Amino acid sequence: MSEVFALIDCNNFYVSCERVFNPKIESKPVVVLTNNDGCVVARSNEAKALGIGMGVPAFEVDDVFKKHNVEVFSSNYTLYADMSGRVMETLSTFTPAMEVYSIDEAFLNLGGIDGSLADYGRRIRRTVRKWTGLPVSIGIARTKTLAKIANHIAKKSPRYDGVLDLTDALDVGQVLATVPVEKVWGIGIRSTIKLKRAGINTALDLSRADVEWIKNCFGVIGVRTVYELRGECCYKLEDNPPARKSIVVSRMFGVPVESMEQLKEAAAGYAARAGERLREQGLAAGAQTVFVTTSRFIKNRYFNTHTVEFAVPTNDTVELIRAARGSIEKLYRKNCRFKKCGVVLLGLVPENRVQHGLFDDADREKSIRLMRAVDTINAKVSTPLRWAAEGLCQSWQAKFRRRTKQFTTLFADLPEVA
DNA sequence: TCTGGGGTCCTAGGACCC
DNA sequence: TCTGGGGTCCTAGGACCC
Repeated sequence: MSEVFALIDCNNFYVSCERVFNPKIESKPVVVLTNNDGCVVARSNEAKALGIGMGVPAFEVDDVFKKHNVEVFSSNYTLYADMSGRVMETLSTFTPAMEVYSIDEAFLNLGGIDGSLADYGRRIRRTVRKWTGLPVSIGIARTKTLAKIANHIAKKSPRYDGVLDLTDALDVGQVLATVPVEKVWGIGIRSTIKLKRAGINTALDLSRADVEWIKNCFGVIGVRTVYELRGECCYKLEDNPPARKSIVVSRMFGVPVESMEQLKEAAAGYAARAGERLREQGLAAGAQTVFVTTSRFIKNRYFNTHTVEFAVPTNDTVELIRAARGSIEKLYRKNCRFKKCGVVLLGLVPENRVQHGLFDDADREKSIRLMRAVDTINAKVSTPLRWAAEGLCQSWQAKFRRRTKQFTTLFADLPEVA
């Protein structure tokens, strides 16, 4: 029996989260901005209709915001992550086999479902709406790539009412002919240019392309995409997500940073966040890379990285911060206006399988107790403990001028009904 | 003047080994 | 003047995803 995938995708996810707690903006144009209020990262349908593009810098569309009274929000990741958890929990009641693909998307295996798959999809859609307040679209097909396409069409064409099942479509080719090749999952900007140059303009064209030629130009990933469009499954459901291979914490600065001490504070803060994530996931890092950069948009950009390998894989924040500060000393340059830095943890291994070093003189037991104490306290308080190396004033912090409250994760921010 | 953050996989090429 | 061949491992960079 062949597979059946459903792709459930929240519509305009960040915008929809804001609307759940602010019904007044229901039919207005709404956008959510990235960190530092830099770029547009989510748009309501009304905002899309105004021609506001995905990823455009906010300052470029400022007059559109003003002219059309667009509701503009800073990112509120705490809220979005919590709402995402609610959606995923709801979806998990509909199938035992589910893959959380991103903050707002999940693949479900609907292999064993009797009766109409479209009806089942509509039930999922109604339930998510009722339990979380969020609208979703659902695409159903025999491969993930086709489910993505079905989802895309379900979202765009009102006549499907948010659910499209391609498994019983009489002519999938007819559907694929309506889909521009750049909308296919796995086809990005570079591939689109090459494909169009070769006369391949639609998903249907791509599904009929010569596999040898595809292999030469786009490698095995391209070949898999072609087979998936033909209905041959190349990507299984990953319901047991493989262990993480890296952890990155990086941020743009709210204002350019020029002093070494401030750069060290920022790097220390990111190392501390990265350490928290390591311990959350029960991992330890074999190496830490720090990178710094000036603006991408100036000539003579300075970008550089420095890596420290740990003798013994660690998830001790003290050790990560010490290494990060050392890296900044190597990377710092006078008269540079740094716009961003970041910490990357690599060589991740489960913390309970760390190979200890023969000449390791660190008191591992003590550091584990300290980290556990800090994590336990921070799980309970609304103002977490911070490391002195992170600095007190942090004037370089990114700006979130229009952020909403933590409606679902802080008692103090609970919405009030008048 | 303002331009995000966090991931994955694949490939080519170099280092190194026998 | 002649100067192998094949394998593995690692890394950097490209491309893509949300």
